[in-house]
Amino acid sequence: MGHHCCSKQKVKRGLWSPEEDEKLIKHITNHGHGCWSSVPKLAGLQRCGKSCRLRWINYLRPDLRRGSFTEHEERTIIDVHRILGNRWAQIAKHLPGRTDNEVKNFWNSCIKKKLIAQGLDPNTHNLLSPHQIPILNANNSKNIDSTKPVFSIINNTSTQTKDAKKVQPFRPHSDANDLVMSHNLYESSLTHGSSNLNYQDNILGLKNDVRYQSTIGFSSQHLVELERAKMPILLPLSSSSSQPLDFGTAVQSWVANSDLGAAFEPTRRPEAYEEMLQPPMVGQEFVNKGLDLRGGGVVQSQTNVDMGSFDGCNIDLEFMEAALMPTLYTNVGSLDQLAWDCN
DNA sequence: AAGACCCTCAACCGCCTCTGC
DNA sequence: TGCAGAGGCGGTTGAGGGTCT
Repeated sequence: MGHHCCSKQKVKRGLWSPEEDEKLIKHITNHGHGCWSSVPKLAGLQRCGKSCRLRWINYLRPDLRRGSFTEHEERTIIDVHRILGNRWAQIAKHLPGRTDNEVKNFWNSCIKKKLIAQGLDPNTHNLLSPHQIPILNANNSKNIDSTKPVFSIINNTSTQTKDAKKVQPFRPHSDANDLVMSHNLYESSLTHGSSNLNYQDNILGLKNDVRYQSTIGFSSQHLVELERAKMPILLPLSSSSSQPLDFGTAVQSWVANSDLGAAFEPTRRPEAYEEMLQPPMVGQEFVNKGLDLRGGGVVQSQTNVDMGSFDGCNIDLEFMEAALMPTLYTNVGSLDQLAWDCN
């Protein structure tokens, strides 16, 4: 059944012929794609608009980078996936010339297996427990239904995988307000079998709250350790704007020293990254730029989430997420232990 | 040589969000 | 406010080529 955008038309499906490619390239080169649903008609193709869009984005676009993934790209995918999960489009933004589809395929056909072979859960990037390893290895044999997704095998049921996709609303704990939690708590949560899968989804829920609902309320003198950096740096974060420049400098240093730097460099608003490294704006300058000054960190309205700010340093929000998520992931064992000020 | 099996990846499906009316 | 269309995305499929037995 065709998509609603082309359900009334007789559309061709399957692989694209060179002639079709040529028509599509010619049309888009001369006229741009405009509204995709009108492209097939204008380009003289018996295809669905979505199919044209996909073909162009994933295969015909001139800025695509073809060929095998480099070691650095592979490392980048793993590192960003560790933070963002299966958000292929977001991951692909960190790899110029690569598409979400390409990254996804590479992950499923190559990286996932490598991680499992290394004893790592490809979903959580944590060590697999001993009882999971033989199950996953057995999955490579014909004795196991190989059509089952790896993660459903990890969790024994496929319904769990489906449920895990639902992002639960984040509910902050009212007690502590520390971002940096004892690693013991984290380890304790592992010992007591808290679900990393659910945890990661809750982090995504948290992220949604960051983006759309809340103001980040770090209390003063918190240290955020960017533990993914090769040379971990302790960043002094303060809601009193006492050391904003140090923050920018520290981030700059972190980026310079980290092989993750390129991966986390903001792609949508490169200028935000530059702004982040500049001396802080203060007072009226924030207001002039339409920023909200509540709390220690600031997130703009729902319709403009590209940029947040932190103690006077403007930060691309994705960069901030990228910087903070590993810390949360490493140091916070469960949502009960995570303090978050949503007011 | 041939069939079975495996792997890759282009393409599709269905769902979600956004936007305009 | 609700609806419909368009675009975007992640999960999945299946064709086709490669490898194994």
